[in-house]
Amino acid sequence: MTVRQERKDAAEHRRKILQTAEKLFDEHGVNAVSMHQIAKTAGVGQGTLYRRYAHKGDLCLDLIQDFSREFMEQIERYLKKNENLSPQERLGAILDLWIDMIEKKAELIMTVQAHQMMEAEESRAATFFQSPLYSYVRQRMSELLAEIAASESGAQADPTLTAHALICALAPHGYFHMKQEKNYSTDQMKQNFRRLCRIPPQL
Amino acid sequence: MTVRQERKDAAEHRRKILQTAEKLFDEHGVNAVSMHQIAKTAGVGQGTLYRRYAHKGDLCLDLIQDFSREFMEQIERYLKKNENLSPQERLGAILDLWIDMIEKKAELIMTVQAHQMMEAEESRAATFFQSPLYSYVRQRMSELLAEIAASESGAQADPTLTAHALICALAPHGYFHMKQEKNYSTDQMKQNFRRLCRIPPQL
DNA sequence: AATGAAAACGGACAATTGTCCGTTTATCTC
DNA sequence: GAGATAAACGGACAATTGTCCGTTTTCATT
Repeated sequence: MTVRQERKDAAEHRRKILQTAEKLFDEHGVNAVSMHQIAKTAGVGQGTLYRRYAHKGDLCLDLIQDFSREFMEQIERYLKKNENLSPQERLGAILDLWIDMIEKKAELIMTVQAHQMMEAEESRAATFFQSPLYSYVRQRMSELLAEIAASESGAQADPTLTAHALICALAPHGYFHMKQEKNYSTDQMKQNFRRLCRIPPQL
Repeated sequence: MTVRQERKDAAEHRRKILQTAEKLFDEHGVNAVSMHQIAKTAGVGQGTLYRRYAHKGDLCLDLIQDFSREFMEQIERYLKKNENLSPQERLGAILDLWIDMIEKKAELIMTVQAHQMMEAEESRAATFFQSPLYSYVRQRMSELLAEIAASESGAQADPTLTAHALICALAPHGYFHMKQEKNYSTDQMKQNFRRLCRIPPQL
């Protein structure tokens, strides 16, 4: 027996929901927009919206997907093009790109993370730590960290854990807290995180 | 004109609320308990509860206070007692204590942080980054990091930012994610974070 | 084209969060 | 200790979140 195909209207609804959400978030800010409002504006029922997205965080995660794919390609291109640079230099470049990304998508990412924490264990909803974006960047960072470690002596920290820690430290909430408290520019934040990883100052 | 004193019953209510919340959280888990339920069980009105605590995160933050004070004293004692140890060693000890604390109070802290992210800018509610617990530990960590940096050469990262990054990386959600994914024991996590800070293995 | 069943729909409903305002009560003044 | 007053109360109410289920729609089968 063949598997029943996805209904044509489903894809259409999905597109409509994402498009509507993006527009409303843009106009009023993510926090000020309710799920009800999104459903109504998109012209779908409450149930339809919630069946697809367990909550706003879920929706936000999906909204980052496109951008996220682009971002990963950007990194991929950079790494391919600069294979000859030192791993330190390449890691620094990834950090810079990641920081730019965080600044651009802060609101969406914070919403994703906030909901992620609420649910704790339960839930079928996707989480940031399971997103391709997180997996990919952690993977790339840890490869570079491993490469750096190989050229040094002494007991090394688990590169995966180190990469994870970096990503956590760069989560929007903590990132902006420090940026504001110290009144750092974006560039100063980048320099600071480079130093944190013992990367020599940018050329 | 003298400032009007706080009403006696207010303190009583506050105590009752905290006590009730703690009990309910213990019995059913933080997420499963509603603010309404807390108010009702404590025998106070919804308004009374919300006037004191803007949301559950706020309440949770207050619930950590006692524990938090104790924790800070513990660190204070340790540092006083071990002034002669290397800064690396002392930093490692603080990390260990912090990790124990995170494991013990994970649910409350995650609730605090989740709400903190939801509100973003607005809000009068206290946040984790303004809590004495955070300030104190960041301060102590950054002092030790500065001491370590002084004995080394090369461009150093801002110790405050480094301490902040460590605390962020040790936030419950990220901490447990890594712990579970890698199937690390608490002790292995401690060792890993020591290595992350280039602290020689524990004696 | 008619039929049947799985998939999707949507809006009513339940639960939870958060606010508001008329009422109560402790404290101050005399 | 009587009255004034500002703080505190509490429960009704509004808004938001999240669920449920009877109905509709699409697709495969015939």
